[in-house]
Amino acid sequence: MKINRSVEQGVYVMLMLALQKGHTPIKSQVLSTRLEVSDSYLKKILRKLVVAELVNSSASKDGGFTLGCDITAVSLLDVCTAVDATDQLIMPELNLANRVFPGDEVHIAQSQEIVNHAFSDAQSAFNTELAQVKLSSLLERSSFQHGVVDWATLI
Amino acid sequence: MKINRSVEQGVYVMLMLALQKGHTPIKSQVLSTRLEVSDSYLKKILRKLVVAELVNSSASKDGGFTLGCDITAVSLLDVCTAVDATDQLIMPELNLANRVFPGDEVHIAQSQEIVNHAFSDAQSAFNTELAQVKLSSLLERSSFQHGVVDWATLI
DNA sequence: ACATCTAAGGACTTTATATATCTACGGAAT
DNA sequence: ATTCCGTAGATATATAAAGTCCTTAGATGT
Repeated sequence: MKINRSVEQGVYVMLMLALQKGHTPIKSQVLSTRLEVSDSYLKKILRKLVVAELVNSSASKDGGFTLGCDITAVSLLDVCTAVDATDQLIMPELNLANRVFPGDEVHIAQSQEIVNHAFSDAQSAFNTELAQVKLSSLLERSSFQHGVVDWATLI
Repeated sequence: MKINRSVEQGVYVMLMLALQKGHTPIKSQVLSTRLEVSDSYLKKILRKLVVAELVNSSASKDGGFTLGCDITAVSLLDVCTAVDATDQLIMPELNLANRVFPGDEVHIAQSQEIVNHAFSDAQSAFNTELAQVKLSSLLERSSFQHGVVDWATLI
């Protein structure tokens, strides 16, 4: 079990957008330079955040990305789900049961069902925990309410 | 988040050992042909189960693998932990915080701490669920108490 | 003590996935 | 019309999973 690195990138992008003074658009390049990650790769992550409606984008001169949600309502789970498509499909297809219970269709189905159900429950429990942590808990209220940083001009 | 394929192999190997008549040793080749997986690879998985003391091994003629534990006490979590080393290390090293809170050591540490803690809690919740499903729930008691199948001679 | 069968282990190859890059395209603002 | 910037697909690289092969070592029966 492993968490995608892009989850971290997604989280801190969201924080930067939340901190942006006046919540004005930030260009992808400003984000990527500051986070010291590849711009073209970060753009793909940004795109996923846009599709998930966590972020807005504007393609024009003076365009860029802005926050598309209430930072106090968005959780780590929301970012994970948006950024990591593999977030849900946990288990590889089970196909060994029919080798261990040959011909016994009932047992085959039952054992696979139990295993799948167990992992599905485990995943739910995992998600429930992540859903409880809002992104705003990583910041101070005063900082993100109207934004305090202009990333583009910050040295 | 993704589950290793070898977890499934580990689980069904355990079931085969539990079902083995008289709990006599089964050779790796018998296991691998029945499960239709590569023998040399299955041996590596078996080795991990041996190290975790879920399985015993004997290297000799008429040797092989036997159950090394009480199947009613062993859970899916035990198999996962034994077979998948990445079971624990969930998060890649966080290092973006110091780009978003430049110079603010307190915030850097705090935000990383919150994220790490969240994922750690999530992992625990995940494991708790898996620990509740014992391997014996995949079988009928009468089947594994003394074993009902001789895999080596089964057609 | 020896022959024999089997697990153990290391080095290696192959395959898949994550991560990152490049280039061309198209929309929006001025 | 021009310019900036996001979008998208093809491509390259890095890293991890999955599988193979060969050698070594351990237990058993004779």
